[in-house]
Amino acid sequence: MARRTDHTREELREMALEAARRAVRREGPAGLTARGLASAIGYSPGTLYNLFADLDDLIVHLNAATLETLEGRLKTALAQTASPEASAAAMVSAYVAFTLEEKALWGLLFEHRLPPGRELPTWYQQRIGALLGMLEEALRPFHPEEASRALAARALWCGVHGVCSLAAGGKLASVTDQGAAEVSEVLLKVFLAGLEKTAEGHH
Amino acid sequence: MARRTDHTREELREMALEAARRAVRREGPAGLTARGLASAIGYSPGTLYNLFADLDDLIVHLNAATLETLEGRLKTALAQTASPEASAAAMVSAYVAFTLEEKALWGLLFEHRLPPGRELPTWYQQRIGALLGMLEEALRPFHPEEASRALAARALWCGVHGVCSLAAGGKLASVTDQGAAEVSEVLLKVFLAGLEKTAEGHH
DNA sequence: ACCTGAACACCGTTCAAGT
DNA sequence: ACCTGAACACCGTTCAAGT
Repeated sequence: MARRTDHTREELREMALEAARRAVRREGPAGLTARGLASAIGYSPGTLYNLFADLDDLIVHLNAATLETLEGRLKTALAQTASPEASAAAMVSAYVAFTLEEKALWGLLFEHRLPPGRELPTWYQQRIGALLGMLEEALRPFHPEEASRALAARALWCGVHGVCSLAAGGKLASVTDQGAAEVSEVLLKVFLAGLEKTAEGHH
Repeated sequence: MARRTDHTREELREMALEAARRAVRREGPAGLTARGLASAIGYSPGTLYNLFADLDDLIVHLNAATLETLEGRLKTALAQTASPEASAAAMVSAYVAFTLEEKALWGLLFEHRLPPGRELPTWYQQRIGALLGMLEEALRPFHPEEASRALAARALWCGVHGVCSLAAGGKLASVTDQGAAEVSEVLLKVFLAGLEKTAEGHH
């Protein structure tokens, strides 16, 4: 039975994304199925393919929303930080906290692999670039030299990503008995100390 | 037609694992299917379940072999290193090289999530522990203090893991135009500098 | 003892047919 | 214009029946 008046196309897309979010939170990525989503929003499987190209397309849009939430958390964390020196620590700790809170959604965001030959949309990469820009800025007090700061920020972000990746996958416990917050704090502290030492060398 | 004389049970298991390796290398984790594997070794799907409990069990055994290869590479890299100071760099670079060479198998090893409630075998964790022990030893020149060296080694390994995870998933390019070798080198160098600075502080 | 292959309960995706 | 639901081509896994 056609119900085209019940919901606008945009409402339907939101409903599908919310159902997907719930499924991933509850059962992990494997719980996200076209048939399950369709039944969760009260439509037939075919309707999903009217809203999204396919499941991968739906996942990309779900990931966009997750990325937006993550951006918001990081901005809030930065805004509540008084000293510039504490900015990097605040960002890292907000990032790790978000990962632990939303293990499955975070995993979908950063570990979902598109089928070969399919590219991530450009806005996706731009948003990640914006996040990295924030971290780069936060590293300014520790690494004044413009030229190499970008690479340093990116290396640090990759490192924190590794801690989060292991934590989200439940594998951090095979590495250490410390939690993600502690490990990332050590990584950050030692890295920042290293940046300062390098900076001294340039004086 | 039963062919119980053609191959021993152990041979069959090896054949299945080799077919799985080939499938993962060529098509990624999604290419690893019970039906495909069975046909690749010339047996029916049911036979696979005589050799392994299920696909997850097969994957765990495939990962064990991958881990063994990785261990070998790291030991070789260490053996060819003259100075203790260069050991950590040699290990990191061998680790990254292996990841880039075997992106898909590496991804299966470190990013395959077992269904909830299922644990990794203990020998799995012991082997990872051994690798971490090697890295910990390599950090000795940079971080003489026994107590916190273990955590430092683990934090560094998580960091390098992050670079590898992004590189293996094809996502490092959205972060930086540098390759995994360059990023991990920066991460290592800054981290080691940070360790030395911390050590000086303790004198 | 080992192996088969049909069977069961699922998938993602498409598309003619309906409203 | 939108939605359905059957259909197609796949899955993982089990298990009675064969050798």
